[in-house]
Amino acid sequence: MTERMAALADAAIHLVATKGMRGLTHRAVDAQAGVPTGSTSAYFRTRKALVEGVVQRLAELENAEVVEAGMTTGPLDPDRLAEGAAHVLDQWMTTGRERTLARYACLLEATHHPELRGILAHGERPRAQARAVLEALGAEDPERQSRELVAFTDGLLFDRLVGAGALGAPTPGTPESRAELAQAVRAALRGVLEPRS
Amino acid sequence: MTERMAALADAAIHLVATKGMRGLTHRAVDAQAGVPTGSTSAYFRTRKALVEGVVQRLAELENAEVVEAGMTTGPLDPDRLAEGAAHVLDQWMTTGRERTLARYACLLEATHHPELRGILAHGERPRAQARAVLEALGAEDPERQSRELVAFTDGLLFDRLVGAGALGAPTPGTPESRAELAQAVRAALRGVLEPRS
DNA sequence: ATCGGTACTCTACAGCTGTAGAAGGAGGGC
DNA sequence: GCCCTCCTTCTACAGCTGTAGAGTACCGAT
Repeated sequence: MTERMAALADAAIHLVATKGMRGLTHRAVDAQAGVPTGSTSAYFRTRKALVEGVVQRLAELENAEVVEAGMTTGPLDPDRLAEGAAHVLDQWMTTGRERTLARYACLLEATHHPELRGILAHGERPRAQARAVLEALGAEDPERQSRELVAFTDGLLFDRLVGAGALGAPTPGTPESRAELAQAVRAALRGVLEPRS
Repeated sequence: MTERMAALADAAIHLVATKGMRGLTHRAVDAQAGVPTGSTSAYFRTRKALVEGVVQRLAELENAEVVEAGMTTGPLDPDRLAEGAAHVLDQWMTTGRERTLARYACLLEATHHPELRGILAHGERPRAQARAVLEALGAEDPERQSRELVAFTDGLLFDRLVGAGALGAPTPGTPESRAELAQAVRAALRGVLEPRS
């Protein structure tokens, strides 16, 4: 993806996050990116191409992102892992809020546009990471347990993104928020780790 | 909400679920509902009104829904509760798939349209139900734990809706799917119930 | 300097969308 | 009978959207 296209795609992501899929139009992207009218239409000839551009750019950004989540150094401590995961989640709902919102919008879109699914590879990387951790911790069915864990934390993320401040949840970004998040992640981790009944 | 409006709103929900928010236009609703062009525009004069109609209808439908989740009869057994919850979730992703998808779309929409938030009251009822259950089970902080539990199960739901069949998950509606779902819900329940470290 | 190509910009246009108001028609009260 | 009201349908219209193609400026090769 050329630099120009990436810039346009970034503008598009911002639009999707702030105005929804409905706000994603060629001309709106032009305006957002501060380029002459018609540019987006030239680089992404159809709307489908534009949406795919957004999805692809999201994937690119996700791959560029460094996520260590505290699993690299020292012994495997569930509490430290939860702490690390909470940190990542917190980032995704503050600094990376727009990207995260755009991602959810695209996921919903992929529901009725199967061709997006391949590009997006929903949760592929977090899941792999979670699986590695669970394996290391001696989980009996890492495949399934990692899927559960990612689903849980994704739910946490979504809940706080769309219901932000709705019911006494601390505002994201604050240490209290992170602490509560870490506690929730610990709960999720404990839940999936425990021996099955 | 009059019967006519409800019919239009139902058609609108179907459109949102199958085509996304972008497919929600006055004329498309007319066509979907099989009424003369212009009807939707007469009942929901602006697009904002139309979206609010959808959200309101979703709330109406949710309130009309009977959810017992196995918490009414017999002693409180976490396993039976998980079973009941899994059953409800399974329904939401099969019979009620469109409503669930529309709900997620509206939640995302509410992110940049605060006035929708009040009508939608995201997860209010499930959370109240979860809180009651957790209280009965002697949880130490039902308020927070219920929020976690609902977030977890919502994550489960979302994951299976958007990634359906992606990674070896059984197709929704089958007994295997329900069983796996129940297992995941049990994990969530255990996670939030356990005494905090 | 000329040429060919590539990257970018401009413009046209058909179709769709949101919105408002006029037209029609059924039913109920006098 | 007539009229008034409400519900429903029809139509107009300005602005936006997707898409295509023509135009233009830059740049390296010859």
